[in-house]
Amino acid sequence: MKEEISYEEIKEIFTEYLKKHHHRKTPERYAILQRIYSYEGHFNADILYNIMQSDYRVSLATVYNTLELLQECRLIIKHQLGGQFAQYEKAFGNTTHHHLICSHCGKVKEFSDKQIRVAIQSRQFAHFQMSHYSLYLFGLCSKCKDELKHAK
Amino acid sequence: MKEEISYEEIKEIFTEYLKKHHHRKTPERYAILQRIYSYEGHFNADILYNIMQSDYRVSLATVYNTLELLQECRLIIKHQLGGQFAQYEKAFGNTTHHHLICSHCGKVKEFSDKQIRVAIQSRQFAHFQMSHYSLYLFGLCSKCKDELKHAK
DNA sequence: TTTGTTGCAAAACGTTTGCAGCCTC
DNA sequence: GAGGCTGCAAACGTTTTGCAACAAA
Repeated sequence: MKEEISYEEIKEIFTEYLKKHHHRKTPERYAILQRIYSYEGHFNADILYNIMQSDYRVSLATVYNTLELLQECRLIIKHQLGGQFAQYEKAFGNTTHHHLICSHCGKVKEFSDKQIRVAIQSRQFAHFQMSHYSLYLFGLCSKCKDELKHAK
Repeated sequence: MKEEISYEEIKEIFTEYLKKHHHRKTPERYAILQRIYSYEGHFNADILYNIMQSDYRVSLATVYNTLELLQECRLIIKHQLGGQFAQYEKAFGNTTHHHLICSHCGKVKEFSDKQIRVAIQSRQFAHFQMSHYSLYLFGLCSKCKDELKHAK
């Protein structure tokens, strides 16, 4: 169900953003974007840094710097789910989805719900211009629920 | 529209929780709960610690410890909105509400929406037992929108 | 040539932890 | 009396920052 978007298109969006904001188009920035583009699922700065290490030399500071830029141009979404590292995920070619977070083991799953999506997206505000949103549902996954039940 | 809940009732809930989990009912814990109860709006560990300093001596470590307990028994909700400090808010006597966050100035506002609330709360999952949820809408508040417009 | 960006390392910062003494239970 | 809890300070771990060298514009 996800639209196929090529790396070239993503790169174009990033280039436009950099140009508009008078930032430089450095090879490091594109290298990082490319690794994110080909990574599946949530990641954090450290995971990304380690992936890079194997075939492209960048500093952690540059990774953070680039994540910041990508977030500003809405190519990635940042989640702060309480773990130590901030989590990121691609924001292109993904269908809108929401997050189930187990309060016990911390595992994150995704789900989609048209009714919820429509309810949120159709909401208008007089003094607020929405750009995107995050919905987190907290609770117990079935595994932890069983564990806690047996522990009693 | 918010139901009036007295401190005595809150205290009772906390006491039950502590008893059930074999935690001790220390004066520090109740002192912290009481300050949270009488504080309006979002707060963080540091704000709370400073409020305490004026009339009750507790360490920051105890503040964090107690916030953790209060979160476990669902008397407060923790938000990690990307600022440096984690934010908390009371979870009792509050109508369910959602958050508008300005991506530019970081200001947080609350709003309620029945349609959204119902859509989320009526959702059932086969392998997940929901306990609570957080919805964050990101965008620009009217003030920042104007500022950015004029800056062009 | 100008100046934004990089890598490196050190610093910053909120939060957690270790420990001795205290106080619920 | 036993052991969970407190205060204190030091440690932790992620993120940010300062700075000199570099390279995009």
